[in-house]
Amino acid sequence: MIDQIHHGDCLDILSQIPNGTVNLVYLDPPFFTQKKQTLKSRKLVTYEFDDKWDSMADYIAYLKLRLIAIKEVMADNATVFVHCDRNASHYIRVMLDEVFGYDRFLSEIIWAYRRWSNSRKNLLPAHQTIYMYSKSDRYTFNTIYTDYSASTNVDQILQRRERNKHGKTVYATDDDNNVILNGPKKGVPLSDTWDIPYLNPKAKERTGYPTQKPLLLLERIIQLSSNPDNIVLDPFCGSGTTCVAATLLNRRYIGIDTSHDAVELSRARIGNPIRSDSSLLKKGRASYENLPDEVQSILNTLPVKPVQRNSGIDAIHDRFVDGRPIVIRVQRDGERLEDGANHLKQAGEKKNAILMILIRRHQDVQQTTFFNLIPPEVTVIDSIDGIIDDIIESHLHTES
Amino acid sequence: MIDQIHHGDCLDILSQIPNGTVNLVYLDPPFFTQKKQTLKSRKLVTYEFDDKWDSMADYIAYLKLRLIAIKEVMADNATVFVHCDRNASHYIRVMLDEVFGYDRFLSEIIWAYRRWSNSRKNLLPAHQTIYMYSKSDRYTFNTIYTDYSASTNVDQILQRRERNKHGKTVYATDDDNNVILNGPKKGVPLSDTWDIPYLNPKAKERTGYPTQKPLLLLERIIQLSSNPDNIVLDPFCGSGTTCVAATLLNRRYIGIDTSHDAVELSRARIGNPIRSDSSLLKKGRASYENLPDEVQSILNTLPVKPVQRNSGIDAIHDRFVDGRPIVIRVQRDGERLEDGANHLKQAGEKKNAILMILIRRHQDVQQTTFFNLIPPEVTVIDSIDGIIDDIIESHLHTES
DNA sequence: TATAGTATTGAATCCGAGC
DNA sequence: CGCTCGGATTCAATACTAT
Repeated sequence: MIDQIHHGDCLDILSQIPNGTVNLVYLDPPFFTQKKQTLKSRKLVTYEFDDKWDSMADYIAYLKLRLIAIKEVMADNATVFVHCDRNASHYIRVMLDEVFGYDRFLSEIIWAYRRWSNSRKNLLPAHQTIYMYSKSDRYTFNTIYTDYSASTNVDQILQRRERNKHGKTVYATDDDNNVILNGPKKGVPLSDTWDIPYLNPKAKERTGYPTQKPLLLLERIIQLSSNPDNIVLDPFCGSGTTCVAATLLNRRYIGIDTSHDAVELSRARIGNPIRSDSSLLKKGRASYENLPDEVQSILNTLPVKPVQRNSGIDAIHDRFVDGRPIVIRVQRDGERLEDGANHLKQAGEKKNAILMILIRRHQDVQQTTFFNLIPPEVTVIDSIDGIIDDIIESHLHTES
Repeated sequence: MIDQIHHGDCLDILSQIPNGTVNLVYLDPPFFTQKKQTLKSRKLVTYEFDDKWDSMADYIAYLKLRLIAIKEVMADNATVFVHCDRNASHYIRVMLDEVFGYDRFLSEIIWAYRRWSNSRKNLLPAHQTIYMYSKSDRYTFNTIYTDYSASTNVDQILQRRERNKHGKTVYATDDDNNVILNGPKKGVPLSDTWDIPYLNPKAKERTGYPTQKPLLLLERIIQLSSNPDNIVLDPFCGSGTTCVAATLLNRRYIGIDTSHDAVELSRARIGNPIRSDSSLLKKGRASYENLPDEVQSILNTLPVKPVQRNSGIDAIHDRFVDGRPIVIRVQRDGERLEDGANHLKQAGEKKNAILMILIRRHQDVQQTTFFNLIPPEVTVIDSIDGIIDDIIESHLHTES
């Protein structure tokens, strides 16, 4: 059974797993989109709550049957993570209360991400929910410490890595098989709100399977609630992310899926696990935020769109002239005015800007700026801070 | 009824509100902490599921009765926001489905915040949930736009895109292969996951209202789902944050609370026109909270100390001349320059200011300002925003 | 009025150019 | 050759349009 992907309904496969042997269960059940559609269309016709309940009840009954079976195979120290979205999360959790008990609820994990879309009639859905329940109060829990802000430095979240005798990269453990955490500072204990980027459409990690989850999400779950050589079960394994993560973290896995294609895909992935070389994950979100505080605070006073990924332009003004943009740059600490102006000019011309505005924050230390060094395309204006300083200075001079 | 805080059970007060007149409801019902604790201790001894259900059912029945009454007073375009935490959110949402209908669900808003706590054998709870339901599908919704992600590149904001013959999305070009610009964009629609700082725990202790919510949270909700002069109802208004936010945003309010102290506190907070009840606010950065956002953001760029409780002066500059202060005021929306200048002059003279600086944010609508109306003691300088607008205008004129 | 097809869009990647 | 910078691309969730 172990370290295999099984094809079939998990209800059948689960009965072949010895009771009390699984240490961690993660499940990402199907959402029954068609059913919900019919539910919706039926609702639009009848608008009767009981009708909806009937349909939702079917879905919940299907899940409940499988969760009861899952509970059987769970060890005494085991934890279960149920992944759902806003459509049915509340009914799922009521059912989980029934199966595991209200007091066995541990956490409502929010997986928050940013996503593309153009929703206009509603708030953009940008999170999914993972319910965490235990079988008993003797569950495994490894506290993970994070840096102050979420997803800034994933290396600190992850454990230390080393090479084993076969040359494979594995997570380091001490003699007692306890994980070794990375770094001397423990940091802040992980909260129940996880800012993990959505698997990007361009990511190599993508397999083409629709509901594929990021490896980091599963790695975090597995680290949190299992130890090396523990058995991790995913009864709806889909593209196999859970099993890949378990392998990478030296856990053993049992994967199950009803789709033959999913089983094939999972098997292939475990043989050749590809981890996306995501610079966002590697360097953290903060590394993309290039604008210094003093620049950002000036931009905050203006009707502009800040630009982080351009070294010459800090922002684009909300007003356009003849369809052409007005680009803005704020002088940096220690930056000579002419250097800032040339940066801005180069970048602004590429974007076909109609106006390029440089906000001067300070006088050059050596007073080397001559205005003939400033390109004529660039308009220089003073920051309020600078103007006030000038007023104070001129006041001092008139007084003396 | 309107613009008042009422004392009593909302079930009674609601019956006095005419049906279909309320445009927005926010409620932050009590969590029955004692009940839950007895529930929990009882559970620890008996661990009986039915016991818990009975108790939870009482709580839900209490809420359901009130939500049915709330639905009655809601206008056709109204929206309701129900604030809850992980303890009962699922049961509350099931009940909301029953009262408003599964299809009237709009969003599950996650309010995420960071806070300190000692790590137990658990993830640190750091979010609360707000369910958003409408009465009909003709609900009011004003999209709020936010900044683009730091990882977004400029070209996407600037360039027009289209689909080529293969259905791929590509950047549009004209016949000469030059890129076509897109014109101004609005930004990213607000998502359902809100990262808003929690109130200072010390402030909680002082007020004795542990559930006090940040103003920003309520302001966002009110902006999102109501228009000026609409009626905002909070049936469990506590310290009155909802009513304060409604007042600040020119909405009308109805507040209800069973606690006499809460009603008194709410009335006091609303009676104070600006957010200056220092006993309710943390010190330091929060002192900016008395000031409108547009004033606050400008002061943030300057080396100044913000001033509270002074209608003429917004801040005092860090530099002093001959031991005398330099006082600063930022022109308000819709405020005539001469009015602002006179305010500043009066207040500044009392403080023996050596310089009084008024930052002009906009031209007077009727161009009635003559500079001889500005007191000579006051120095007027333009905000960067205004200077840029002038540059754009003069550019337009030289072109034509 | 229900359904199918089309347009729009932002996040974060991949990848090429330049140093 | 390895790095950084920035331009191009993918794709799912929406709204919108046509049938």
